[in-house]
Amino acid sequence: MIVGVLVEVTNKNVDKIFEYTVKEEDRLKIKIGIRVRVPFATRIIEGFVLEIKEKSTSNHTLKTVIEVLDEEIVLNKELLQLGKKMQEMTLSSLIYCYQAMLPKSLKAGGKNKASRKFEIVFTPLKEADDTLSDMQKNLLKRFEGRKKRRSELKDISLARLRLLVQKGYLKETKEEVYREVFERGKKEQFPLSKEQQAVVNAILESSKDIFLIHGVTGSGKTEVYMELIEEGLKKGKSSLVLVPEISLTPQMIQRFSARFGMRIALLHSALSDGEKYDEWRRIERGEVDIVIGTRSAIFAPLKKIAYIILDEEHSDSYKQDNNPRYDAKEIAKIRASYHHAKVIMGSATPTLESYARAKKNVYQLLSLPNRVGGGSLPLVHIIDMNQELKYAKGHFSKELLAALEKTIERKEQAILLLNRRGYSSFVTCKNCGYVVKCPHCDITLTYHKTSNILRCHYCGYGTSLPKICPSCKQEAMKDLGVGTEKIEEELHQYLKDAKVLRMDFDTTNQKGAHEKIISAFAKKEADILLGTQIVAKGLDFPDVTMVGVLNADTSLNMPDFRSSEMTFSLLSQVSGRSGRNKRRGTVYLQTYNPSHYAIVDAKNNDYFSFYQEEMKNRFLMKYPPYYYLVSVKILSKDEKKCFQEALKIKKTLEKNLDQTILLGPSADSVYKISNIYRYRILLKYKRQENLHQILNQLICYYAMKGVVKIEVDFNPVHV
DNA sequence: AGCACGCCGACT
DNA sequence: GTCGGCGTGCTC
Repeated sequence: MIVGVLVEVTNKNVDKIFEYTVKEEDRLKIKIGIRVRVPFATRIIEGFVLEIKEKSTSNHTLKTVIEVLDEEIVLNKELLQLGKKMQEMTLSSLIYCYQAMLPKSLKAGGKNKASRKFEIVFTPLKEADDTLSDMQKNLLKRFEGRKKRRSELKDISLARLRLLVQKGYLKETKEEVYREVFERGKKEQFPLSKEQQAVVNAILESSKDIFLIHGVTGSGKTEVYMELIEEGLKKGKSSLVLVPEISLTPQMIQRFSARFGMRIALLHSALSDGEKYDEWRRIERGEVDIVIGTRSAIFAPLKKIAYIILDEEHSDSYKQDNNPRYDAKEIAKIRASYHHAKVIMGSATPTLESYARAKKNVYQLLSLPNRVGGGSLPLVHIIDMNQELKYAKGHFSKELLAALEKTIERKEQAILLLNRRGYSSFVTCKNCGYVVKCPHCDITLTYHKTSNILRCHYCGYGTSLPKICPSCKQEAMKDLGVGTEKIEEELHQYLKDAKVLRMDFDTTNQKGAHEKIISAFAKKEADILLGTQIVAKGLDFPDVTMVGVLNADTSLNMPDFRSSEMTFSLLSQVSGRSGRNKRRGTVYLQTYNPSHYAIVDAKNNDYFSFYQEEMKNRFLMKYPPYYYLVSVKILSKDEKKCFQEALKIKKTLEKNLDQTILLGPSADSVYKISNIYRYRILLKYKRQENLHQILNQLICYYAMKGVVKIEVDFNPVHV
């Protein structure tokens, strides 16, 4: 018996199958998709068995498998197939693709092996009879003929239980148990609204297999998902639900567990390795019907899937930004076609790519334009900071301060967002809000402090920092950037009695800190919740009637073709936090660009208007969804070599790709990371037959030569 | 990716 | 005289 093994070594040149012989006593244990330990050059490593055959196809003298590591299959047929497709899509190595699908303890070479948890279990063997005391009879009654864990019989001493074991009434065994990863919510189920029911019906009746639900915040998308899942369950099928960041959606998990009980598994980064392993095993053994998780949960080994749901479809967390750079949305489509399942994507602010596909009827577009219970959307005020500048106190316009004061007087709560995306790297005029842009790319120039130069990260265009604003001729050019600490200080200064809770990266670092802040705010221990992006996401506080955004512009000025989209999405989301109850909420947006369409359309809650305007720009600038993008990064310790090699790569690409626009090489948005210089070439194309082949050649060439490292990212989310 | 083999500088 | 620098080459 010969086995073909894919080893855990992550180099493109070793990313192939190596053959080994198998010891007589191991042969029965060998299955495709399990892990084995093998000798490899001078060391011992692990790998996945991908082939079993009788004769070797190589002319090497084969070594022998040292040990079989699994009894149960780790990579099933579907995952094995999926990994290969992933490899083709991402040009990552196959071993990377397989490793990305598995929880740490099931990866090849994963440090902490099978972290199983065992517990003593008692199984009743026969009925109680009169030889037993009343006490013992009652104890046996509690079993109701079923086995019980030790932890379920905490009030009984072990000695007492073991006495019954001795007498032959109970059997004592050790069994693998699962760790509990969440608590059940209270049972509640709301009847669907007419709108929600219409969406459900449309999906059930449609012959399409990908759907986009465009639903405003609070329109009850979750209820729609649950209804569909229920429908799937009736046919004996399971469902997969992806969410951007699970720690932000405890309410959602509670609602799911309340409705569907314990046959739910949770997969997200906050779980321990042991917990992840347990959840994965439960799924694999068919003990759950519903999986809720973040990006990598897309690989959950469910057997018969009816629905794959991607909530908050616009979230950039669905794209992995390190090797393998896969997109969970694309994986969802592949898995869906394998299972004949339907993909449901939902968002209040869909990505332009998805919405455009829905418009073209590639996806079926469905909408939930109203809030459930008829709650009205908040009233949004745009505050023009150009006008306010003279009256503003610190970063607060007087209008925003007045609104905060009134909110606190009414004993209601407010959320304040400090938009920190694009922090400090761009230069703006303090007087008129003018921002220096690249003449070729419609992208904000990035300020490089060290060289005192403004540079475009797309095409490499550079210019010196103007002293005088080209727009208003004032000497007021400044780089922007404020922290939440500073804002908190200002709040204490201007609103002396206000109780403020701060939530940002610094205060939520520790495990559970995030939940603590949220629950404190929910208990009304503070009047104002101040934070970064994090406060915009999926939180429901009934007493929040006001939301303020201190700087709506920072994300707008990011050097990223998605900056308008991100701004619109963020402002729409944070606005949705206000007035979730009966009282109508108000929102204040402070901006230096009061007439920018991303801001105006967010104020009017007009997604379609935003979509149309943004599509015009994407068309003009040749960005998605009109063009596909590939980012090729060139990394090297040697600054000169990095650039030279980047030029060489560009020439090679130019020669081979006839239908692709090539931009760069230009310095990457972070030019140097831990002493490694980075250049980037951006590819734009509509169709290019040999693209994958050419790029793969490039990757293999540099994996061998090693003068520079290259990273290829298909459809990068941020450029 | 590791790890060994291999050929040139400053030290107990 | 050696210890060790990291270039390059291989891994069934």
